[in-house]
Amino acid sequence: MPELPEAETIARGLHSVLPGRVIASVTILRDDVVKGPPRGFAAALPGRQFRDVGRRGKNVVFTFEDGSRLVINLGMTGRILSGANSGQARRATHPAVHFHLADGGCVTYDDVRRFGLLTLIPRARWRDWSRRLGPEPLARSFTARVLRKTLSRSRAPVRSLLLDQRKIAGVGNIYAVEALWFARIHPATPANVIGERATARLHRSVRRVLRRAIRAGGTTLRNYRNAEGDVGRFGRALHAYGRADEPCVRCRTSIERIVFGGRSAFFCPRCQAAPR
DNA sequence: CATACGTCCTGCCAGC
DNA sequence: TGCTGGCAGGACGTAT
Repeated sequence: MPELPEAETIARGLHSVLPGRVIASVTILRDDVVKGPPRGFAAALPGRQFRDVGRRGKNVVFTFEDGSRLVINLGMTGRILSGANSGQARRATHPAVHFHLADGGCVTYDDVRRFGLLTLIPRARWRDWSRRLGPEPLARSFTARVLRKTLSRSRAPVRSLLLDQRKIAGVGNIYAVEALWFARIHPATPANVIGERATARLHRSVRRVLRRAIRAGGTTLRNYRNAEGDVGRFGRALHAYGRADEPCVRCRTSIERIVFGGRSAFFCPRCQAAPR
């Protein structure tokens, strides 16, 4: 997805227009993005009033007046396009679900690859759902000590660990790679050999990268758009991700690309020494 | 329990 | 010009 900064940007945009408004009807154009029987999904929503739009990890979370929730995981190419005030979301290229509002607006879930998933969570099941995810990296309670404890329990490559949503919620490949570049840690380093000082650097780097990306409205590589249909501006600020064969801005050494865990990692072979 | 890998799906781009 | 292979922000299920 769209990682934490992109979900945050989308949620903020929708939070400014949706609370107080009511769903009139739901049209499902693509059954496979909905969790459970599509008919039940579409039938459950009409009449519910939005109370809040927020985020948990990479998920955009809509909370209704009765405490039930609609959770949207955007997969690789999901977008939530707001036509809440214009009546229709114009930029949808692959609409999958329309949420028609009682006052005439419409919010569209759009997804080229359809890896995204829309799930309804009853009020009573929210705690359990949320508990499956790790801590929020931007929360005050996510300290360097918390990160150190997580790292110490795993021999997996640190990049893989950062991507594990049960360990830390919201970090994806772009920001994991960027944070490791800032912290000068090789992506394949076994998590439990990272020392206290390096852990402190990584902790600071993860939070800094996520905050800066939120400030820039996220990163658009291809598909990502915020709720208003705009691209994110953080792409220009990437130092390692997607920059194979370009000079590291710290030391001019060529950035390298390696693949493990089925995904690309980018790093500076000089600044980020290989583990041994 | 932890870790590794294949799979879902479509579109784009480089190279031949 | 057209085809093929590789690659893409994620996460789930299964095997080991």
